[in-house]
Amino acid sequence: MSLRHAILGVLTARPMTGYELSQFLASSTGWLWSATHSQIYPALAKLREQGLIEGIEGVRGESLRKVEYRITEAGERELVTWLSSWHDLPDERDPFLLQAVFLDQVPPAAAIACLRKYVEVQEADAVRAEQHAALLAQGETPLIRERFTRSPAETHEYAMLVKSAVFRGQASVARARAAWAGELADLIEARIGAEPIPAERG
Amino acid sequence: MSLRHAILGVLTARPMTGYELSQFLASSTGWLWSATHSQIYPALAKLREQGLIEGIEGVRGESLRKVEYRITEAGERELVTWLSSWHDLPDERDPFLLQAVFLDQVPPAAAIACLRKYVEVQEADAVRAEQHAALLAQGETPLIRERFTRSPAETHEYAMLVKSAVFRGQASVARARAAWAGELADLIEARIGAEPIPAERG
DNA sequence: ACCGGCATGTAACTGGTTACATGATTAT
DNA sequence: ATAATCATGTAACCAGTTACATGCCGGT
Repeated sequence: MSLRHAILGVLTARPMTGYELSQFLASSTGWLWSATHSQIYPALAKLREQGLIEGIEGVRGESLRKVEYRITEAGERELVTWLSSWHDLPDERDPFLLQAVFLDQVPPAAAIACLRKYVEVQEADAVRAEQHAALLAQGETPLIRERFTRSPAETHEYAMLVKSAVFRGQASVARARAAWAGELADLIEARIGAEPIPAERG
Repeated sequence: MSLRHAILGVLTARPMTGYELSQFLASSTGWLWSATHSQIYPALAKLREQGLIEGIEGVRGESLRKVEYRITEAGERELVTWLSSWHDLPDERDPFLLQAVFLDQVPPAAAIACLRKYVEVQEADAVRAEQHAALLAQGETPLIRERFTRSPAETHEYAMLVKSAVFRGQASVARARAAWAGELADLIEARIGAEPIPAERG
């Protein structure tokens, strides 16, 4: 279960409420693991039961409460163990690849439109990841700054190096995706010019 | 729900029993969408209810039955509609990227071991995908051969072109993954040579 | 007699999505 | 007043995994 380790990892930067975690893991942030609050609150409860995090009760205004969660020493041990060991990758399921492998069965114009859209999306994702990588390489994302206020200075450069490399990697994967889809779109386009293709499979 | 469209797509090649489909979609085949028989049988029942496939009852031996499923015209229309339109991509969740972004918090030797293993796995996957692409480019996988016995000859070259491009794409994505992870491992290795890194975060 | 492959299903569980539900605080 | 944001939860549902369950057929 990766969500629990994602939470533990984020909480090593600073303590957060469930709400803050859900903001951070909301699929906007250029983050690596998205989750909604409806997943996060039960996950926090479980991590707390297991003693991997502890909750500091606080108040908002007069009566309403909030809880700030902090990773415990047991939690840090669990995280380091998980991070240090190899975990077999789940089977990849990319719905676009599935769609693409049957694109010979639809009108070429529709196939090209899908492929071009995919290129656009992947290129936008690459840009986003590269920008995030650049910020991390400067130590200038909000979270890494907070992390640095709590960690020794001699670890900072290494952290920036590793974290920015991951987002550069994400970007180059997105560029690889854009590249093959673009090439296939070009190929199909070239064929439309050359000769008509039967629109439906036989 | 992509599984249903994966099934429809495979059934355009030839009619199959649930068992044959589950063999084909078992995570071995170098295929794009893996599924187990426990998912496939209920999915087939639903597709049948909706009239997108029809079941031809057959017999095995004396008493035991088997059902061969064939895509219907309604099923083909549904498939072409799905294939022709853009579908927003689900948020990607790559557990290795999540692990990698916190690798600065573990001993460098463990980080390098994980990264090298990842490189190995991704490179093996790239080889598998490239081999499959090569077979498809020759029209020599078992399924595409059967497909060609049922489809007009003038569609064959185009089908090989599209389908092999998809697996080449899968391969180049795997290579991109191997590349960034390998570079990061090299970087960390270089740093170990240069200066000691604190093993634990502060 | 026994084993591997063919063939079909169900059940329990986990992880993730969407919708439902509530209410305080803060800024306009 | 009222809307946006902070804050916390539950419930229903969908997709996927693992385990349970059955039984025939063909080969050794």
